[in-house]
Amino acid sequence: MNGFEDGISRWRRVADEIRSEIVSGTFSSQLPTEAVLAARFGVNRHTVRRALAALGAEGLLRSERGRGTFINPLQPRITYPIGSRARFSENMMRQSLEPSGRLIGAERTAATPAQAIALGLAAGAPLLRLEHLAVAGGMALSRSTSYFSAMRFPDIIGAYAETGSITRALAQSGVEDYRRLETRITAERIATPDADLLQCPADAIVLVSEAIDVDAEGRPIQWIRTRFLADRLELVFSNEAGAATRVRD
Amino acid sequence: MNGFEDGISRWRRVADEIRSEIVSGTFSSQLPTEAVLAARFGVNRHTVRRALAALGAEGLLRSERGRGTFINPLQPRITYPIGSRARFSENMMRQSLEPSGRLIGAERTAATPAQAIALGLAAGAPLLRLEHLAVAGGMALSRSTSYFSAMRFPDIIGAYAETGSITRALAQSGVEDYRRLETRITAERIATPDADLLQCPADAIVLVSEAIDVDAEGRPIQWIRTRFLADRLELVFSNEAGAATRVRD
DNA sequence: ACCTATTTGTGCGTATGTATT
DNA sequence: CAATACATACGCACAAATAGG
Repeated sequence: MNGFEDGISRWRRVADEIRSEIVSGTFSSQLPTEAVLAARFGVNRHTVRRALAALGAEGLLRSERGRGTFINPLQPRITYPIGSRARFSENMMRQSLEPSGRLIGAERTAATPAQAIALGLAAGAPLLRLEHLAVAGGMALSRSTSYFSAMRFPDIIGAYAETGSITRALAQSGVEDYRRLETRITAERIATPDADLLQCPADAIVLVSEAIDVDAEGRPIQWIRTRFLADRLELVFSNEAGAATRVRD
Repeated sequence: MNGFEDGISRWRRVADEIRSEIVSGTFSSQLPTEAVLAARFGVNRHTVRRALAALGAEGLLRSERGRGTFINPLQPRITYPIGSRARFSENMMRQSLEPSGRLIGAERTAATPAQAIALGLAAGAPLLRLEHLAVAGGMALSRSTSYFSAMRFPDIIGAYAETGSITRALAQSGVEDYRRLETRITAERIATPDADLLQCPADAIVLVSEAIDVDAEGRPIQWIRTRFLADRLELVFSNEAGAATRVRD
């Protein structure tokens, strides 16, 4: 019996709650007994067992008969700096992760009024839309959709497909340097097609970043919307070089 | 019957999908008919109706017998700047929203090793933990947990309860100015107690911001973990004053 | 005024999944 | 493991409102 009527089963909510407590470090290395957890969440022990089974399948923990349930060592989130000069490849290599970008698709479109304003173009101007996937350390991290002026960057699709990097593709188009003007961040549930590409659960959560890059003269180059898998990385905005303190209870 | 084994009901997934298409502007002002949606998602019309009912309860749309289902005008997300000098009250007032902070609870604790490093204190140093709620324009926006040194800020709890503002509470403790050193952003499903306080659905998504504030001399003042309701605001990091372009198709 | 096609709203029966005892 | 109660999902049918001819 669910009772709450929000379409999420009880064992799934218990599993989500336990996972959140695990990643926030509430438990040591061993979980409380199933009976204790059942009492704490106000559910039957069967329901707790179902939740623990789901978390076990995720690789988060393992149960040992007669001993208890133990938390597996969890890999920390990748740190992804957002700032005026953030570069995907550099960021990943600094964390010893092999970066690569893969072109999913591309299309020629016309600028909507909002896109035209963002990119400093006339409404209806020809754009190139790139759908791409970012992978680091063998793990898919994000799905991006970016728009370029088709007039200024006619060869950007091929250049990206070849190099697997926006920075290098822009360099081939004569843009030696660029910086991020603005980043807007929100979060939502992942879209189904993205879940397939990112090889993640259908109910995963993504950090959505909408940003505008400009060249050295301040002219807009690309408008990009990236969906980062929230459980694989965290975005870091730092106001001082070298500041990288980490709190974990 | 669900078929999948992720503990999330079919109508809930359909509702999430439709909501995501609504906010991304896929539909005009009217949704496709229930029969069309049912075919598109491969579910029964009853299941679509259940999803639409949930979205209707959220205020996202309304159905009219014999005419169809129409999208309600959706209120835009509040803009929340993150930068070295961001202030909650100032940000909200700039958007004509009446800001206020409410103290939920407070407790005296001892610094964990990680907290001690972040706040520049000795491990086990006495801390004050404040649990607070931020409201703007009559709507709950975020839940925060912040830690202060109990030695340096013995009266911070009362000062916050009285003023409803961290900035003013710090001013009463002799901190005239402070800035944000670092902000780490990720996202997750809301925790159950927070959902009650923020008056939002149990399956809402929160942007989690972990940040450190320092005084004019660079000494750490507070470590704060804020959970923002992702569907009510977006975090904006801007590298140029006055840059506030917005793209929406 | 009438008919018809479309679309939402409602009812019932059945099968399966969920949660408790 | 079994029995029970409830929620979920489906399929079919029909009622009620709307819009157009």
